Amino acid sequence: MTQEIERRATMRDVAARAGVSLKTVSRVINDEPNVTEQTRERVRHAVQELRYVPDAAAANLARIRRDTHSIALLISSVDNPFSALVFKGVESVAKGREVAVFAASTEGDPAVENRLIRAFASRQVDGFIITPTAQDHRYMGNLLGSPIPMVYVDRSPIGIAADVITTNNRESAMTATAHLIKRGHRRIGLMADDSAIETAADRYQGYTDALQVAGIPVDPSLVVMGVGTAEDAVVAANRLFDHQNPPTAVFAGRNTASIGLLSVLKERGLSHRVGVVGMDDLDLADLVDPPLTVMAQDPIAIGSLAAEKLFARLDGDDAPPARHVVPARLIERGSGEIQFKADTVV
Amino acid sequence: MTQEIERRATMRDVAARAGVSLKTVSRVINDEPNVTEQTRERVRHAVQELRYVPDAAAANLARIRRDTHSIALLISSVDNPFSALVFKGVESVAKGREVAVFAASTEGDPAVENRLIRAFASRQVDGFIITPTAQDHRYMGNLLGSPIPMVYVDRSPIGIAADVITTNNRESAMTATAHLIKRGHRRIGLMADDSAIETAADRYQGYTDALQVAGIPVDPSLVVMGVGTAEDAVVAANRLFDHQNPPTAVFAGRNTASIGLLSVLKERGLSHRVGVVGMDDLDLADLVDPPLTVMAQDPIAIGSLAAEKLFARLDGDDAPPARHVVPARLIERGSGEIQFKADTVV
DNA sequence: GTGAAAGCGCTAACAA
DNA sequence: TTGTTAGCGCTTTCAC
Repeated sequence: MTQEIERRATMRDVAARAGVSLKTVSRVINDEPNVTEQTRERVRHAVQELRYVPDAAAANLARIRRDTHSIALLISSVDNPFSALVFKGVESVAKGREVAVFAASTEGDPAVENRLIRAFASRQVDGFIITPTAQDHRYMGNLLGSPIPMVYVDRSPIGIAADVITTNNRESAMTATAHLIKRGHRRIGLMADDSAIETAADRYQGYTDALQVAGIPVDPSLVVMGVGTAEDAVVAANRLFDHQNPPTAVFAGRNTASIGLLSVLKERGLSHRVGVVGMDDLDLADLVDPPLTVMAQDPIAIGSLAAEKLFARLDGDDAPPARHVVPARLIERGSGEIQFKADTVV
Repeated sequence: MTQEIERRATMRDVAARAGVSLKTVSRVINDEPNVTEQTRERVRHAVQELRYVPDAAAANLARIRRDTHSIALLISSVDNPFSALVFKGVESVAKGREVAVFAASTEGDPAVENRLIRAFASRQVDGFIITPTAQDHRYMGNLLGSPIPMVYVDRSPIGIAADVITTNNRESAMTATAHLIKRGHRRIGLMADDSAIETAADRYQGYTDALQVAGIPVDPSLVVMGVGTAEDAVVAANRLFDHQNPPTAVFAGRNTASIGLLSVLKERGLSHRVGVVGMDDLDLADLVDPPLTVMAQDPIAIGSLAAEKLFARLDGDDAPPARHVVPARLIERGSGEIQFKADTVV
């Protein structure tokens, strides 16, 4: 008496059930020609009965041209709206090609990034879209012996040439800062991420560019770098406004920076007196008081461009690595149009 | 003259390079005993040189106990903050077990849900965490011949018994509505998702429960269902306030509903006159004017509980399917505490 | 402590 | 039109 062990049906089971050979089932599953409609139907029936689901891994192992129809997406954190929209952009392009997107968060930690890349490589993804952490990426070049296509997003990898999709960070920061200068502000604060992160460094550059053009010296005491979370931003903003000669306007160089900054301004009753431009749009930006002026990146476009570039590479595109810039645009809503008044000093 | 074709190194290559057998390499890779430290070192060296990365799929195919250390997460949309935080909760638990989480969006479409489930099953994920779309899920019971562990999140599947992690939707809606009633409101609007979706139906129930307790008849003209996106919510809110006898307060039964509602109220200058409680917290909720009172779910807890339950199942837990409720809590910020005044009528 | 042989579920090349 | 054989990269069993 054979104990029937409960297990998923295999192609062999289907073949037995349908009374045909393994290969015939394979042909039906893969929509290959040279099977009569009649046997095809018999096979399909057996598939139904046994609830057979093909094993993609085994199929891929046997296939000569290996591609798993899956790509990996490494973002900094799933709960960052910017990353979420990049994901959405990638997903929309991938769906059209029936490619699965496997996303995971690095939390900005190079060690996590490393672990994830190996894990995904081991699962034979066809390519990577990566928001790189602040580390040297030279090791990526021949991480796997044979090169695997990678497109970088948001930031450039350090030390290697690769396709990159980013925003015009420096120009955006310059535009934002100049926008505040135009309203008469001369003491303009900056809150941005760690300067080891390219985007933050670029935004710092753009900020100083704008000041320089206007002939305003950079006051280091008005600049707070290393602002990652909204909590960091609260600390940073409090520091700026505890200053004996505080800023009359601030450029918040991250979505989280905007959030922290706005809450501090509100707490201090400064919301309508301090000019604010934030980097990155936010869901409720036009509903806060005053509505938040932002330099809005286009994360969906960034994600979909990255996916398109990656698929092009997978299709054989061997042009030299290129940098694609998706410009941000200024959305004036109010907070950035607050005029400087001499009595703004707190 | 053999043309060296560029390909990823295999375990065989490593074995040859190290001058040992296949099996010895396997032992080293998998940290199995019975290898001298010396040969172990030789193997590790070869791994380095060849940049060998094991093929997880092949390993898994050969292994007797099949588990891929990966789970699938189906959410409605990656760019919904609620879903993003569920993802975060799942990821945090999975990371501790070194399990990869593969997330994808169903966009609320049953056909997409089907396709994704088959795709992931074909990739041999160990289990599923699913935000079910509004369809009959009986087919899931034996979708794969052998059952694969599934935990449902946010909503119950239709027609099958399974583990579910949800919020106390009905009670939450009741609490929210009662909160508004306490402020004197008797004409209270409701905006919620399609009533085919369990959460929306439950919230509708809770809303009517609260009215009934207060002896207020339900006015169908104050209820708009089918509000999915923020755009839907704008239309819905306009409809409510074009009403000849409009509501003096509204319960927005979704994060997107809150967003659309707030923008309409602002546009109409009603922000400080109409009481609002929203379901789901939002990043800037305390910075809008007035700050938004919400029934805040705990999506991170929902996600991590779902992951824990799934892993328990994978570890052999065979208790009957259970429903776990993560209560939402009321956060009073202002918009929900606006008192009814007789002259509120628009 | 180490290795040879078989086989996981499937596709590829070729034979019938 | 259909089937047979070999083998993908790995683990398992069992022999040495």
